[in-house]
Amino acid sequence: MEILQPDFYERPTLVVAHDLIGKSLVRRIEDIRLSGIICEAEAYLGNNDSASHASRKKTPRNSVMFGPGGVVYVYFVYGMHFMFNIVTEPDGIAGAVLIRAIYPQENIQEMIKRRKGNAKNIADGPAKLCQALDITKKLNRINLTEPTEIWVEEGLKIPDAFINRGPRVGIQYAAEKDQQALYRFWVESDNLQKMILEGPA
DNA sequence: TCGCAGATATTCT
DNA sequence: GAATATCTGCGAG
Repeated sequence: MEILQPDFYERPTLVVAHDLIGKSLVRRIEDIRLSGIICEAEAYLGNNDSASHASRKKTPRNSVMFGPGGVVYVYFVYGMHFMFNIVTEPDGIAGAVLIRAIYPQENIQEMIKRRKGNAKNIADGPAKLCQALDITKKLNRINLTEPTEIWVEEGLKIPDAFINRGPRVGIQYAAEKDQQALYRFWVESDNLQKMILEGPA
């Protein structure tokens, strides 16, 4: 499998968010491979995006969003949850894609173990995904383009018709002011399963 | 199905 | 020193 390189990430955030759908997120722990298909992602821009950490100003926490693409940005919220983001755009331009959900593929048992034995909905939320793959702040700022601890591989080819796009408002989370911001991409699990059965296109 | 508690890093005053 | 945050789990209805 081919690991996605910096030229994939150093493009407009919305394009990267769209293209990440169907890719395979791989986490290596010891010598075990945990992987899953990315089925939901959300773009966070630097400007005009009130929901983005980078919309206000550069701080020690969000500075990684201003760096080169293909880097991991992990942060901690609500006193108990980690969020996994991938930095996009070339060095100097802020942008990141929040990975919200994956569809587990390899070593699912290991993920369930890390989710305290909860075998249902293993990684269908941003914080659950981090738990299942043991993503913590120690992965913050590491390079996603080399096969060290975590990376992204070419996965399934998802037809555009199966990729949904919508506003972040009213779908699942808190009210959003930028109503035209269609920054959220996802694929229905039914369609995803169909793609998995058919194999790479 | 819905509403709220939970517990801390980071930022703001 | 105080408020807020890219959410999840659980308990009530």
